[in-house]
Amino acid sequence: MRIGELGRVTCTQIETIRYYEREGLLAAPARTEGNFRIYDDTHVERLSFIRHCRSLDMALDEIRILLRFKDAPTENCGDVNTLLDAHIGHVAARIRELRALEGQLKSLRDRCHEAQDAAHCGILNELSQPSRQGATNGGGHVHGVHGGVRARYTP
Amino acid sequence: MRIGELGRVTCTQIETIRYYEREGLLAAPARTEGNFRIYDDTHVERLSFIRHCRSLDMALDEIRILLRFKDAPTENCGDVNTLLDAHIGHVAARIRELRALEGQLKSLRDRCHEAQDAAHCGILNELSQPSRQGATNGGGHVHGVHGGVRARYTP
DNA sequence: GCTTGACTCTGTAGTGACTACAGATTGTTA
DNA sequence: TAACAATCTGTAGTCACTACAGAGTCAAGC
Repeated sequence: MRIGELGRVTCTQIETIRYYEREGLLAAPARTEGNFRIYDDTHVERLSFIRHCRSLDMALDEIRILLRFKDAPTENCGDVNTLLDAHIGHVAARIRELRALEGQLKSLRDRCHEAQDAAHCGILNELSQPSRQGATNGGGHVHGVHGGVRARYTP
Repeated sequence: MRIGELGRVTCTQIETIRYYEREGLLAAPARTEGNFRIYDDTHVERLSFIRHCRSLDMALDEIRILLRFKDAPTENCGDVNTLLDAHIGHVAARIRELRALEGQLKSLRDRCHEAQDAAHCGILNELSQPSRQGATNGGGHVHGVHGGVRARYTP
C-alpha cells in the first residue's frame, strides 16, 4: 500500500507518517520505480503501536524505548512496567496540578459577579498582584505532563 | 531599574521580558545612553499582571485581551468574566480527559504484573492493537487545555 | 587610565510533535 | 492526451519561551 492508504488505515496524517520516518520511529520503506513509498502489514502494526502510545500521551522518546523492547522479544520487560508506572505518575501529578489551578481560577472568578467598569473589576485588580504561592504550572499553559521544554514559573 | 532587577522583582527571566516586549505585551521602555532598557513601577505592575495570568495558564492571546481591559478602565468588564469562565471550562475539560487517560493507563498496566520476556508482555501486545475509543487527547502528550496547535488523534 | 567582571544588547536557533504549504513529479482515468 | 489525484522533497510555522554567540556598557578596584 502507499502512504495515503496507510494513513487512512491508521488514522494518521501523511505528513505525520513521513515525520515518524524522519525521526527514526518508522523504518524507511521500499519505494516504487516512481519513488513512492510502499508499506506492508508490518508497517501498519508498527504505526498502530506508535499511534496507540501517542493516544496515551506518551512522548516519542518513551515510544522509542517501547519499540526497542518490541524489537528484542527475548529481553525482560521489567523496564516496560517501570516506564508505564512513571508515565502514570506524571499523568496523576498533572491532574493534581490542574485541580489546584481550577480552584485558583474559581476563587478569582468569585471576585467579580456582575459586569461593571473595568477599573473596579475584582478580577483585573487581583491579577495585578503578584501571584500568591507560585504556579503549580508544570509546563506552561496547562501543557506537559513531563514538564517539557517550557519554563516553570514559581515566583 | 534595568532589566536584571525587573527580572528579579517579578521572578521572570530576562529573555522572557524581552520576548514579551517583542510580542507587544510589554511596551518598549526608555533607554539609557548606552542603550540599556530602563523600567519603572508601571512596568513592574504590568509584568506582574502578565506573570500572574501565565501562572494561571492563560495563553498570551488571552492575556492580551485582559490587558486591553486594564488599559480601558471605563469599559464594561463583562467580557473578562466570559474569558475567565471559558478558561475554567478548558481546565475542567482537560482534567476530565486526563482522568480518562489515567484509567486507560492503569488498565494497561494491569496486563503485566511480573517481569517476563518482552514477547509475552501483555502491555506491549495490547499496545500493538489500534486503540479502542480514540484518545481524549486534547493536544498531544497531555499538553494543552486549549487544544492548541497540536493534532488531535481520534482513530 | 586600565583591567576585571558583571551586566546588557541584538540576533538566531532550538524545544515537541507535528501541520501547512510550494513546486515538482508520478499515477490513474476519461 | 488531458485532467486530476496522489505523492515527492524541502522549508517554514505553531507556542512560549530558552540558550547561546559575539559585541557593547558600566562600576569598582588597582
